[in-house]
Amino acid sequence: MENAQVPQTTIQRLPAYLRCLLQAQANQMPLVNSNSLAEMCGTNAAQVRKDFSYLGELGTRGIGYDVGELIGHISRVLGIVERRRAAIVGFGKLGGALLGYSGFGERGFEIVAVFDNDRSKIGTSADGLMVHGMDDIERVLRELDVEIVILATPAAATQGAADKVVSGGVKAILNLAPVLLNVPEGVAVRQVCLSTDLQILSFHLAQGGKTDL
Amino acid sequence: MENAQVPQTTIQRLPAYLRCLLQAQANQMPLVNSNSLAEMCGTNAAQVRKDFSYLGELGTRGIGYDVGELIGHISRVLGIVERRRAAIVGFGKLGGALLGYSGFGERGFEIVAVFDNDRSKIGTSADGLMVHGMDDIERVLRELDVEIVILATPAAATQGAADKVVSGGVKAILNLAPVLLNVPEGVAVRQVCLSTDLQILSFHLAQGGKTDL
DNA sequence: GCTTGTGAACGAATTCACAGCT
DNA sequence: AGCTGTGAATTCGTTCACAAGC
Repeated sequence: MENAQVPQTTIQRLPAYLRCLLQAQANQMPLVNSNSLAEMCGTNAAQVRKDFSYLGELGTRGIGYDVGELIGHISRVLGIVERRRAAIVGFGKLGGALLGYSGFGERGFEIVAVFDNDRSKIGTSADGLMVHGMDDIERVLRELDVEIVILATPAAATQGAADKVVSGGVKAILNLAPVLLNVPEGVAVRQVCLSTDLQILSFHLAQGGKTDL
Repeated sequence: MENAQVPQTTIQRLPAYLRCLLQAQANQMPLVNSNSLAEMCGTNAAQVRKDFSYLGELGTRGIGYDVGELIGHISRVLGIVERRRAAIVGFGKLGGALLGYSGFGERGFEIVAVFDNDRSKIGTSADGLMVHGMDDIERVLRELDVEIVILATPAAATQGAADKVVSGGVKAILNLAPVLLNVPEGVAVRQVCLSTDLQILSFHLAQGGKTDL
């Protein structure tokens, strides 16, 4: 049960399990079994059981899984029992849209700062947060104890922003710009690129739907 | 070279290759080899060669790959030689931000319509497009020959919107709402959920960076 | 010489099938 | 009886290492 050996793919499914379990809880279901959970998440029962087995023995044979317990356990594994502090860098349309999005708050994250280098935006406030400039970003990130940064900057500015964010002590970056980031060992980056996803969808159209996604 | 057997993982890397190749082209590089391309994309040379081998014999031994040819070939495989017609459903902050994003146009997609069911938005125009209501969405999707839809709707409205989109003949959906979509066989869905990515990053923080992402 | 293309070896993830517990 | 947990089998993907060709 050394969780250094939880497979990557399992980790990537944990958020979906969590979402389904919260939904089950909202529906007053005290228990789920691997079958029903699999159906809710779009997987299969064997996958569910195998995934959970990497985290420990979480269920009861003959019965199933206790929804509340399982939520607690997964939240602990994901490290979101206490809210994680996040910041948005790049307060353009996209950054602004993300700041207004309530989903982060419901899923374990609190946006505690926003940064941009546009003089006309710095100092203005949005959703209760003041927009900071990029000059003192390292200091502000440290002062506010920011753990995760969402980069919503223009492509050309992104690597530079990432460098500052890293030197501000941040160890996890969600990059929304279509650029490969160069970061030191020990900093985790996840890349989200909608154009990439559209291109993958286009491939499936080109195949006439003959392949699964 | 039956491309029904191009591995999923290879397909998912093609957009990144394409991006790097376009960059190489912009830098006046007529040729690349598997090493340099791997470096640009953050993979390794063996992976690059294997991936391309699924698409045919695209390179020249002793020389490398012709950048222009390779761009053409990958674009063809991805089905983006001619622009694909896309629409955005849900014209909230996120939908609005996406409409204003120029990256889609540069990567093979044209946003040809926007939909929302908010009375106060319908009929207004944004970025040269009029916002349509949801009532006649099937008809409009067909008239404009929309191939791909981006769902940027509130969670609760998403499945309903997806159903209409599907009955409008659309076979590819990019879903930005945190809900598992139920769609008929033959419709491709890709799910993007930033909260999910943040949770995965949180896991890595919880592990103290001991795991790769 | 250099670089691709690819079978073969390896490793990772999914699925199977059943033993073990309630 | 019902459902989990897990080794074993299978499938899928990556990496290796070298032969083929420029």
